[in-house]
Amino acid sequence: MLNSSEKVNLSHIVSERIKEYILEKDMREGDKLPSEKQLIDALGVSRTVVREALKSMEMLGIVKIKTGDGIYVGGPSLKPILEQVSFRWHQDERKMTELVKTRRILELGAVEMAIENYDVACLDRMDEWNRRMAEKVDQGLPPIEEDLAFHETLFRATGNETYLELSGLISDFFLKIRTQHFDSVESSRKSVDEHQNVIDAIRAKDVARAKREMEIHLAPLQKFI
Amino acid sequence: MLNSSEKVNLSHIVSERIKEYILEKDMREGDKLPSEKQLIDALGVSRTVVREALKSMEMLGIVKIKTGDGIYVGGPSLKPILEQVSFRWHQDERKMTELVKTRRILELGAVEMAIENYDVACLDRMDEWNRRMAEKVDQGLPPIEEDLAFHETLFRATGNETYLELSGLISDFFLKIRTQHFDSVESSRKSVDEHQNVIDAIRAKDVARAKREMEIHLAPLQKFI
DNA sequence: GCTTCGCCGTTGGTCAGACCACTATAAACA
DNA sequence: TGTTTATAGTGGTCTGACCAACGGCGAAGC
Repeated sequence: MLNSSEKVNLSHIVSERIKEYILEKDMREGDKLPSEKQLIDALGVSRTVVREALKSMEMLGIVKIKTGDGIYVGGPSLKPILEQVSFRWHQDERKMTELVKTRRILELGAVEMAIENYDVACLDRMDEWNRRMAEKVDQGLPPIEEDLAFHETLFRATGNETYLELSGLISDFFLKIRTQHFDSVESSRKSVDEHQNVIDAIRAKDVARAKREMEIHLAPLQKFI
Repeated sequence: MLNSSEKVNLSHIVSERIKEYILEKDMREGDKLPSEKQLIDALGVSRTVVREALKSMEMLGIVKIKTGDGIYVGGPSLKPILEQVSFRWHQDERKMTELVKTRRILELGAVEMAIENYDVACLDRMDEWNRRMAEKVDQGLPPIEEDLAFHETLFRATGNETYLELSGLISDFFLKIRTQHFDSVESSRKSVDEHQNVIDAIRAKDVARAKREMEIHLAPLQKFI
């Protein structure tokens, strides 16, 4: 890896070394890494290099730096990374269309996985969020958080954290957009019913029907774009 | 953004500023950013901070630093990031399972989108990659790059860049695993046939059949875990 | 006139040392 | 025993210096 014929920075080499270290020691989330000083001595490089390597790794979520305390191994979460990258997505109109289509695939996949996993607690929570959503609608308020929470809980019901993170990123993106145009009361009420249909179908473990209901629910979004 | 009541690093603030700058100026890949010196003067922080921010962004692929030249806006590719993060995924048995299941959803979604989009050029390229894959297999070599290229081209055939990136994030990871255990010649040959079946089904615009063929193709992976 | 070569300014890469801010820990205290 | 305080260690930021790579420009050569 650190062979010649490679004109890379020291920072890159150092971050590779630290990653190797994590693997060799089989460290997990929360484990404490050597301090900056120790890394400097062990690797024989300047503090600048070690710090730049660590800062990069921190932004990737690989490590977590705590001031005055030390450096810890971070979780395997995708979120910090995707957040860093998605900041440019709204540049493109086209990107929006793509996001809608991508979301469709993810939501349909989610109902399938949710049925396979069948987490009763999550299904109950989906009921709860839908109930609260109905309340908000009755009060004439836009049920944005509730709607989002419903879908997030669905992704959580898959029991697949990777999938949850991946989907969460896409869904979060829609929240920002929806804050501007609140849907009408009628369409919100319709959404509540559609949510209920999805839940019912999942409870019945009917994959085809659940997908159909979700498809119906998402159809207006497709047209909107 | 840089209000008080937020105990974040200067580096974070600076990298946010630079991202804002990219958005405000509507900069695209390859555009040149201000030099370190200019950023230092404009933001009123030390070189250390600016450099740490830039280094982090470089590792995320947001910018590309060229020694002796300057700083450029990077592409929207998720690849560089994936490499930085996925190095620990295989530690987790569960993460592996999640990845396999997630990939299944994404691949099935891809064939559906590919049929909807129907990009002949991409389909031809899938044929081409599959042909090269067959050649490699005949030579007794592991057709890793070709296999990966085939699937990537499938994702590209969706005409959906977002989906391509999202999927690339997941499926690239499987390459590294496969580099270790090369599949047997028989299983590779089987893969080639399965790929062909997928292509045929897409060309026939038969969504159900294409999904079925893809499901068959991915089945061994599910069991492997 | 055109090309080639080499100088030099700019830019990023690395280093060393200093000082500040924060945290955990342990010693001193009530 | 429980609280407060002192302290040592850690990361955060700054400065100034030197090195290495690149680009541009002018001089030399064709």
